[in-house]
Amino acid sequence: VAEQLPDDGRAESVEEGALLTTGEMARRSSNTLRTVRFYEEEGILHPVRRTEGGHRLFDPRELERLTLVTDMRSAGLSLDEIKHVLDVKQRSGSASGAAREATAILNRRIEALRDKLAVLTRLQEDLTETTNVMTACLDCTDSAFPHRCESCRVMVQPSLPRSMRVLWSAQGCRSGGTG
Amino acid sequence: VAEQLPDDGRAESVEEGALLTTGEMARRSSNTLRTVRFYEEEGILHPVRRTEGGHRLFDPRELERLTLVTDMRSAGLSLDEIKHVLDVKQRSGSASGAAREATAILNRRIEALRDKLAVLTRLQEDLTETTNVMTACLDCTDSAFPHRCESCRVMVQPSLPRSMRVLWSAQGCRSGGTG
DNA sequence: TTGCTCCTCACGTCACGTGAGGTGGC
DNA sequence: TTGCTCCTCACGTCACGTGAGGTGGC
Repeated sequence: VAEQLPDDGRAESVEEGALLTTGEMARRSSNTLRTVRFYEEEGILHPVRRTEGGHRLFDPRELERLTLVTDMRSAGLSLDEIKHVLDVKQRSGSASGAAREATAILNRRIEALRDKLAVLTRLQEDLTETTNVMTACLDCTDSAFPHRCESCRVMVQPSLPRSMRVLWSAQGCRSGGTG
Repeated sequence: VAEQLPDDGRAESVEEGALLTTGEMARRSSNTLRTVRFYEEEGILHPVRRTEGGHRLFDPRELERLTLVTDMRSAGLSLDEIKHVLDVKQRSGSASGAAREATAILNRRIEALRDKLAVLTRLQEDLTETTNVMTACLDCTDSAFPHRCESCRVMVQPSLPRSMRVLWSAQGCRSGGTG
């Protein structure tokens, strides 16, 4: 098990109390302490300062940055790609240039996201359809199981979902023997 | 660059020609040769046989298995989780038991997929909204750029998308100096 | 003072990537 | 025979995970 995070609970004072610890950053973004530290090492996050004891303190706006990074990671972007996106404004000399480049990058990312969403939606539908079809197997006592399911009326249907074909075919129960 | 894959093109004969090479498996599933080999080492894919020269030959049904694995990986499942799913039928003693366990596992996966789809959809919308808002910056020549964008009327709007706030704030252009 | 939180190394892991160097097969 | 495809090591990489051992701070 990883280092534990406590649960939340206490108001903050106005000036310094508004700063977030590594643990608060981690908890509020559903990341681990290690990930927050790693992102700092990588130059993605920047604490405003450290306490005397070396504890990082972050501006609340870094939390918003962290949640964006987290979602982009979940969408499959590498940290280098994310750094590139986060650095557009810095790199560009003019507002219009920065806006143009940012828009171009984001549009490519939106396209990739659209494709990924399509794949995952199809997978979700495929798995759901398999659970539906599989209800017909819940009371099965046929001795065809597990080796001859493929000739069963349930499996002979046209347009069986892919995950049903893969999970329930004879390949779904390899002999594993040595011969 | 990785090992190159040629493009497709030639019909197969009936018996042996119906078998797929590693390259065909890779190309038709948008994976690399290395990934197909790796999945075989991991026991996820099984060639029907090897040629005398050691070339793997796969049953076309292994391609369907591979595409399912590929989509599940894209959905964020680990190879161990995928092996677990693929092995349900094998593990279970009865058809009803296998169907029950498979349904339970798939339902958990469908739930996780639903959550992931929600996150990615929100991200897509957020990025899209940022490209919309950013059109207002395409002709900007204001000297507020890049350090005081936050007081610009474009940035002062309520309900600015998160990615706009993160990319266009003053944090979006760190000094990076040594002092 | 006790506990819980945070710290820094530093090695481990997962899922492949990336050559090097060699052979297969139409 | 030429080229393109596939092969096996084997080390590298990315994004962290996982302790070990120690300190901070209310």
